[in-house]
Amino acid sequence: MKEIERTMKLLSDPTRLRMLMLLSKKELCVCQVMGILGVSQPLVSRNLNLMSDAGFVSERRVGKLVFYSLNRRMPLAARKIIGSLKEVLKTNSTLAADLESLRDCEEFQRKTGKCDMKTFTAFMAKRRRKPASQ
Amino acid sequence: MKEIERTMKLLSDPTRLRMLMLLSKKELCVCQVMGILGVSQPLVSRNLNLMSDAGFVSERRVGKLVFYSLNRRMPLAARKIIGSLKEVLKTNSTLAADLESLRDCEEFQRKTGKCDMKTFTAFMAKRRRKPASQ
DNA sequence: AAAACATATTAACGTATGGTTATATGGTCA
DNA sequence: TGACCATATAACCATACGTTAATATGTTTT
Repeated sequence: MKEIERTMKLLSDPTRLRMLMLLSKKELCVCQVMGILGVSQPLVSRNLNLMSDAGFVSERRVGKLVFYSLNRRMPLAARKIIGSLKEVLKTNSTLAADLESLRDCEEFQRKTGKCDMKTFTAFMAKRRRKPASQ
Repeated sequence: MKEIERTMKLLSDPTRLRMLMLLSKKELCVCQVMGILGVSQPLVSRNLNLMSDAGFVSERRVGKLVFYSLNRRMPLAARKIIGSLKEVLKTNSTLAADLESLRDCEEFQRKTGKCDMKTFTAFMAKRRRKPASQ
């Protein structure tokens, strides 16, 4: 009961939900997530660590970058509930916008070659102010 | 996003989860729920109202009793997530004990004929102190 | 009507939680 | 080595949440 409560609590936060849905598409590093969601670095780091402790995501260090992805050994309960959440959020507009930002992010990295946090977050912030082409 | 957050938050509380699982078995009045779960009346009432506002449960007044049951017009998101929760909690020991108490409750009512809160909660409290025949 | 009972509501309190700012850790490259 | 970059951790604040105790509402019964 305690375990399910923890799971549900972790899945009750929009920031964490958005991260999970992003990671279900693609492995991402902390700076990519903060750029895409437009939130602060400690917030991303802290929430990713919470989800890592719960076994939702797993981490992998590459140089100074730390990449997070959905944990393939995710607890069964979490797997099932996240599964229905994914269904439920299929048409969610916030998440659609996040996926759009994810594409922008990939394009940016293809052009510039690297994941430079400073210029990247600035680029994404600009994209956010001028809501691109939609 | 706001709506899903609300749904998940409501489903993050053990008391509410236990109530939902009980109601998924049988329509119950407030005093039955408090007897079965062994929690206070305002706690039951408040949490049932929260879930009623969210469309999880519906209420029906019969004299001075108010019966709650799963809302057949439950929002789709809630329906799906509660569905997986039900699966996940299938083997949960707390819930198993609650169902046992539910049976005790039904038996008690069959014998005494009515839903008298005072004697009922006393009866269930005793059942709880002396964990019946298991 | 009054009394008894079932439920709802309110206020109050302690605790947990999300978020920010500031700082520390750890890695890379000059 | 030192400067720089990415991530983690700590301290802190405001807000939200669960619970209880006290009280109110509404129903039935006498």
